Amino acid sequence: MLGEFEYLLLSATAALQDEAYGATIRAAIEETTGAPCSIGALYTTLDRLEQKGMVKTRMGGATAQRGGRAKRMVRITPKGIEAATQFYRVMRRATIGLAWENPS
Amino acid sequence: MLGEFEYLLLSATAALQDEAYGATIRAAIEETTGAPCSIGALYTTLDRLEQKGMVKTRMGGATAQRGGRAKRMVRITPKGIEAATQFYRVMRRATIGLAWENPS
DNA sequence: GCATTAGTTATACATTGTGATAGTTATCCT
DNA sequence: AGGATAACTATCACAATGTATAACTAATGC
Repeated sequence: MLGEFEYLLLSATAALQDEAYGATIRAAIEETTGAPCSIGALYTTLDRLEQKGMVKTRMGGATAQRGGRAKRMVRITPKGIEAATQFYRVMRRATIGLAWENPS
Repeated sequence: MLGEFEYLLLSATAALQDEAYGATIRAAIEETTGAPCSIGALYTTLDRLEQKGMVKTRMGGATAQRGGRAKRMVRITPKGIEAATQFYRVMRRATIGLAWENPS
């Protein structure tokens, strides 16, 4: 099954659509968790997800701005969507009826 | 942070209240995930959660029935509730606005 | 050319997930 | 009584995931 950080990465990627790459994904994760996310952790997990066929990445062109190194753009695959859906469904189901089901 | 299996264990424990011990927790997890859950995995995870102070366990008396070995009863602690709440809140938040937010 | 900036890659280690196997304590049956 | 069976708990080894540090690359700006 998916891990929890893998899920965060997948969902951030899906939310960012065409703007998903290292830095933006990292920012998105930090915003939803409220905790710092190390960039190294992110890329290793990205590699693993790609190996499992849950995301596809391609190098974009270098942009004409200071530090404009080529970005590695990320896109979620159908398989990734499937896995994320399944993961969320299970978490949701596990929580039905519990005290923390409806957080403030 | 919590792992995903740890979360399943915590939520099953909370749901089962006074009837939470190895076998019942296992059955509950298998029901919500739809997948088999090995009993060894369960006890190791239980030990780790106890070390972290998220559950408390105590041995119950042996019951007078076939195979009536003493059960290790499990109860979630306030710290465990706190961690589970936090975990679910983050997962929920990560999912807002995505395609799989409202599964059928 | 050298400092600076935005970005990626490599690597090592810690934590969690998971199955196989063994051990304990009871009843059932002959 | 004593072996078969049943309902549990415990241990261990290994795989998969999580996470931080540090190094590398390619652009701009002075």
